[in-house]
Amino acid sequence: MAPSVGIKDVARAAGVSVGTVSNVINRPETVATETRARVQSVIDRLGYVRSESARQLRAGRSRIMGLLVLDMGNPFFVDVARGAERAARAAGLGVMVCNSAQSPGEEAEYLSLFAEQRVRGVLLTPADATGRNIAAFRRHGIPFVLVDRVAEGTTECSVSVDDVAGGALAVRHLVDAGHRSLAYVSGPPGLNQVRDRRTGALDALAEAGLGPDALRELPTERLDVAAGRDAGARLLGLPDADRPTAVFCANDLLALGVLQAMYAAGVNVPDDLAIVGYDDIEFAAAAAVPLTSVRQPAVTMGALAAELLLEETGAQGAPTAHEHRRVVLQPELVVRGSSLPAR
Amino acid sequence: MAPSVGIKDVARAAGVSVGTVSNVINRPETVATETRARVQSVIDRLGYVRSESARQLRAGRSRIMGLLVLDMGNPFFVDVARGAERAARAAGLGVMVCNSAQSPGEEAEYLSLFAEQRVRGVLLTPADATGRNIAAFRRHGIPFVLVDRVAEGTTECSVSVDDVAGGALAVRHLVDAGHRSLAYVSGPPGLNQVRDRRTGALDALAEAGLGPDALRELPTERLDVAAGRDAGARLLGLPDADRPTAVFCANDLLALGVLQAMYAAGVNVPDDLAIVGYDDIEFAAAAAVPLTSVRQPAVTMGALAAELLLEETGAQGAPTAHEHRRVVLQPELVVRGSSLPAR
DNA sequence: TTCCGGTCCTGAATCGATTCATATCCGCAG
DNA sequence: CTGCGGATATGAATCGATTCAGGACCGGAA
Repeated sequence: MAPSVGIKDVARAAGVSVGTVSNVINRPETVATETRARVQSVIDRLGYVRSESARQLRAGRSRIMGLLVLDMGNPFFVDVARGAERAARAAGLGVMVCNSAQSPGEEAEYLSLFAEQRVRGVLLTPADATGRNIAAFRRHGIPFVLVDRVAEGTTECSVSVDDVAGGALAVRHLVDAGHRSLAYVSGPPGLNQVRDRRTGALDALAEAGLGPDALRELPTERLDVAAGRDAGARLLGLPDADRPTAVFCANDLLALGVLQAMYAAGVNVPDDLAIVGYDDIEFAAAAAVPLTSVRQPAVTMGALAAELLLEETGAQGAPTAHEHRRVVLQPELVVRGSSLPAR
Repeated sequence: MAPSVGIKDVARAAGVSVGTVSNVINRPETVATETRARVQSVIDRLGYVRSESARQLRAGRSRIMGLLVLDMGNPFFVDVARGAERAARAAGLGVMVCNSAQSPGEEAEYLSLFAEQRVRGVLLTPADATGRNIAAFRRHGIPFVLVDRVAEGTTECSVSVDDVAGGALAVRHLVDAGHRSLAYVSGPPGLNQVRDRRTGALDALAEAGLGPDALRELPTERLDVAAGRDAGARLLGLPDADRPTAVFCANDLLALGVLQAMYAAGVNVPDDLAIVGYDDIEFAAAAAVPLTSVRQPAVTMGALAAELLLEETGAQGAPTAHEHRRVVLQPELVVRGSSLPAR
């Protein structure tokens, strides 16, 4: 347990004032070469590390950015984090990644943790549909950017992907392949993404002259693999005549679950059932029947969100003029084996 | 931009001293009921949030624990993080998760970030085989616990899984199923885990009277799905007579890659090639040919490591007597479709 | 009345780095 | 010789919360 060495210890050992040591660290050009070298060598010898808390206390704000995601078990969010981290570090900031696990309670806790840390800003994928947490957080005056969700009004920035377009892409592809009876494994109703993707799906059906009856909706409790298996079982339980020939899943985890259920039951994918997922996580391509999926530019989203935040808080210190923006990215369909038209 | 309200503002507005406000927050029982209520209501009204940096500065250490992992894209580490976070939060600490991406350079950067933050302690899966980063970090006197790696000597705690036993489990299973010609997709040579698992594999072969020749080693650059696909392609390139009937992969990502390559080439798993992975990540069970895998108790490891750290730093403040420990957990074989004995 | 033991509250010192007004020194121009 | 600008270095004030020695007040006992 090294008795932590502070700037004063360095100053004393180098025979200079604390101000000079500080200058060596932060504005080396203002210090005479010789002095600088001497101080630097003392710093190295003593193993001095400056205290972020003291620094922050003086500066009034920290050099970390908070990132609060819905589910760290979902590779999609891992990619978002990767993108955000890259952008933040380019600006010399660290990222503190937290997982609300879709629970408004956890979300609230982490937001106040961020507030206590006087975090520079927050990237947030909201878990609380009521927006109460967000409203409470706004009071702190800490800027934030919504990720994977469109901001209402112009109160803050957001980066999202056009979910309606994504849903349409998926279903148009299936309809083009000849499918007329589809299912939508949707996840928890009430999530915006889930709703928008359905809207897009229905649009695509309408284009083809099909009504909403062509899309059987299968909601699930959660957005994970187990829920997908469950939905697969429900599909298998349908009488043959009634069973859809294609499924669109609100996310790849669900799709993988459905795929697994089909495999276990000996149903051929894609011949007996075509499957399209959403997100295009790495494991989608790696599944033994590679999954057709709607790709979201997750890394880009994270990076873009971080950059918007940096723009707002002023990367270098002085906040620049900033107008809140809502960036909407376009998804892209990646066709793989799970939906290739039956020969 | 709310002009940040401090404890002094609260004190003034409530007509008490700063000391009293601090007491209301930290030792409510020492404040008269009426005063406490008044102060509390002012706190709520002004939206006061205490500044962690000031708090830390005074306390000398922060309430955060650092966690530095090798690859956030690997669900195994996501589980470790989950476990660590649970344990840390039970003790009122936050966790700052960082990703060294197996780069010693990044590792060094994050370690000094942790040092600057005066983090309470660090959980570390080392990326730098030379141990230079660790040696440098030790100077700061910040306690740390090695995760997924055995500490040498008794300089610190570690939590790991018996990789030799794990390798033996996997290969014994394959030998029992009648396989006599195996391959080991090993990842980057030089990683301890990779070596230990091979040792175990050879042990199991020896038990069955087979020599090292029965295990063809296929090293790869990285430990991810793409590397696995690559190794799969190399396997497929072998002349039929020479081709192993079973593969053991150093991790599930590799195994999924191999599986995918086999699927693409029309090779039947497990009849033509049995596959066993390592880690038992969620996607292993979700693969269309569910993957036999050696399960590591990832969540437990994370939680245990965090608890060891808390014990060492003294959860409540006063560091308790602490003896460094090396905990070694046992892996467990989970048999699934990818290795079920051919009929 | 005086003194005592509580209860409740005050206010100054403290943590470590940054910042800035001020001091010192040197060389050179006037 | 004086004065001035530039280059360096100093050290006190500051950030916000915590802590603790001590003060104010009250009721009851002697």
